[in-house]
Amino acid sequence: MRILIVEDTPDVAEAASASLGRAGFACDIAATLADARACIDITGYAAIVLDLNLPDGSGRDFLRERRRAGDLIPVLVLTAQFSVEDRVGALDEGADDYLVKPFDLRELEARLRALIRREAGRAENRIALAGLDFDAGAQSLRVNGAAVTATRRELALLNLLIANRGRIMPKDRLFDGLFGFENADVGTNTIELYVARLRKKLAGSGVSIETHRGLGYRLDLDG
Amino acid sequence: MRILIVEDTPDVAEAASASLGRAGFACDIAATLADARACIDITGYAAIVLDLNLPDGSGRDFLRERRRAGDLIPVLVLTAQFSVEDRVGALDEGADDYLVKPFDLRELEARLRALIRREAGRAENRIALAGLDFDAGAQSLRVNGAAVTATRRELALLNLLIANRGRIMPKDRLFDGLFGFENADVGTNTIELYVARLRKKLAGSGVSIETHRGLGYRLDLDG
DNA sequence: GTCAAGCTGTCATCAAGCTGTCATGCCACG
DNA sequence: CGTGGCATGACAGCTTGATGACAGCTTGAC
Repeated sequence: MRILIVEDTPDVAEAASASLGRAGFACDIAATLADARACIDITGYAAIVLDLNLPDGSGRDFLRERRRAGDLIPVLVLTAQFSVEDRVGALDEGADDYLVKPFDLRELEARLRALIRREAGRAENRIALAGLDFDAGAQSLRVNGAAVTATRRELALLNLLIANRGRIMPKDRLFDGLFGFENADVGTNTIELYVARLRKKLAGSGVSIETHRGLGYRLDLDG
Repeated sequence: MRILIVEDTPDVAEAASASLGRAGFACDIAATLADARACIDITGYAAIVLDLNLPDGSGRDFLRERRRAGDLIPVLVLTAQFSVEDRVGALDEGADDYLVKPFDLRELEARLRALIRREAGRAENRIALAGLDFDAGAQSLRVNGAAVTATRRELALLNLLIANRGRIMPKDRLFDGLFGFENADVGTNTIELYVARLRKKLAGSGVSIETHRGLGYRLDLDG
């Protein structure tokens, strides 16, 4: 799950990025609308966290622009405390949710998760597939009833694969989801490595990660 | 367990804060509705103690506002002795309990605990897990039948972990529950410290605090 | 008011285990 | 049967957590 944070205050952006990172999201930070556009052109995001006051324009314009272009990516807007006008306006222009600054990082995380969930058409954070039971909120994983420990990266990968289960995920998509730009120099072999590690932990669960040579990986039920 | 006290009389607010603090709650004080809103936006609370007469408006309006916004956080209202109208009105508007001023600090503590308990869906203050027997009301802890003394912070941490047992609790979440704003500059290493201290006291009880590197801590039965 | 006891949080140091690289071997597909 | 993509074990670096020691402060007793 890759998130774009459009926010020009470094402290806020980095705090959010760190918090969301810990929650298994890969975050990119854009300090201007121009940066944001560049990021969006380069890669896809599961959601955007958008501050309204930016050095090169209003986030509301950006939002309107994206919606006019037919982009339905979930957008969570950050507004100042007393600008009711901005809040309402942003919602009118297609924002999916807003958060008043200063905000609680956990709430940001929870709301983002809710947005992404809604977007994916799912009702729950918890998913059971055959012998696999994964709860994104508690970051807990069970295989055939037994708790299995997994690391942050493994959970992030599993999250991605589950969210797109049945579909073949290109390796670079997985890579984008696991690492933001700041880790862009990581070798692509890493994905293969984590797939291997995940497979070991999912062994016997009834779901497996299939390799599709030259195309990517797909998580699905066995058989 | 973090509590927000909305009260404009410093003496009362500080007495309550000190008393609840001794009971293991982390308290923040807001003297106005504006402050209260700001606090709520910044962090999450297990409950709110709300005075009705505030310099910038009525606590009842605030309460109505929160409920309209879909906020279900438990609210305990403080009312003057003879304003039956306020009392009933506040309950109608979604208050969960009220206390008539002047009130006994111990009663405040007990009622808050009851509210939080109800919210968590538990019927009892006392929880037994394997060889561990924890009573949040009496702040008493027994391990394999033997009384074990624990400090305020240790009990607060244990309380949080037990309330979320089986789930991985991120360190910053634990931090938020243990410290209010006035202690915001405490090093995060403190959580590790108290986890270590708690572990010593829980040794051999059948429950343990697992470390999940990069994710957080989880309290669960051994095995 | 004084004093002792013990709780608190900081620091420094050490240990653990996650992470990503590399090398090597395997397999599918042409 | 060759080649490129993938699998996987081993490893070193480094982030993260564990823990003992200590100083400051709170608390409660007298």
